[in-house]
Amino acid sequence: MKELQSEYQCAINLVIDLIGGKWKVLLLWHLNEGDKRFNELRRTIPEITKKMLTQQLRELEGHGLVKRTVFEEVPPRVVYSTTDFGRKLQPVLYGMCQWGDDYAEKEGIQMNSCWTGRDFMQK
Amino acid sequence: MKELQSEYQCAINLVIDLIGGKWKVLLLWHLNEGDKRFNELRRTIPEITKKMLTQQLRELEGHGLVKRTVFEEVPPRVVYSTTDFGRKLQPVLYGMCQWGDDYAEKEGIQMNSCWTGRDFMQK
DNA sequence: TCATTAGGTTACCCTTTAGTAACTCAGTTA
DNA sequence: TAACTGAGTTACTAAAGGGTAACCTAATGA
Repeated sequence: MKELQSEYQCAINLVIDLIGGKWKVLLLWHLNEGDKRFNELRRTIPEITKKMLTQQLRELEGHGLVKRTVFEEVPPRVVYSTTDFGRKLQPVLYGMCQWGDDYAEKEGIQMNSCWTGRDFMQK
Repeated sequence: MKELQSEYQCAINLVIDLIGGKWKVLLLWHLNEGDKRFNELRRTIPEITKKMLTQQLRELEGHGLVKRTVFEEVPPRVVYSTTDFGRKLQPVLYGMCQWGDDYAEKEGIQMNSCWTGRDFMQK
């Protein structure tokens, strides 16, 4: 699992270590909509592989942003949810989204977003 | 130079492509304090190598977040500054910093920050 | 007896990112 | 004539990140 540094020059680099990479913000996004099972997430994000899904969820869990609940059944049932601290990141994600959307619009980049800053503004 | 994707699932992934990596937010941070020359940045961030500094500045420039001004002199003089659009990112960086600082405090991670969210709150 | 289920793990490989060290350019100073 | 200046470039190497395909578990249903 990805280890955080023991010291950072800038808090933003810590944030990037926590939520950077190809899948984490997407996972946090979908988990903020509500708790989800492993294969539910796979269906929601069909491009992610099992390996990456477990790996990224385990890191989010290890860093305290996501909670993993195992029900001892066969076949197994595992439910993922965001922690309180993970949920505190939402406004930050909104801010990033809005700026990113402005950039995308300015540069003509297509946004097939599950969610955009613009959506948020309208709510 | 790092090419952006032509399409993103989530604006946040675009933002991470724009400011992710080891050096960019640090560079944006220092350039927001005021325009700086190449070797001035090297002195401000002694750990960065020339190669990474040019590379990262060139990407920030290519993505329209930083402006590069060359004065045709010998020895050369090159001044870097943030663009208007780059400056619009500041509040987002603040938000990220504050959340990152909370995380660092909670987890006992040391912050040798040029700047922290806490500083901002006191201003 | 065999396949199916959910939620993984493992070995292997390729690509991207970051770092090192040497080299360049043209004019100024010693 | 040689060294120094600022702002780089280049070739090479090491490390991190991401992807593929095969395998595992224990109970259930056909």
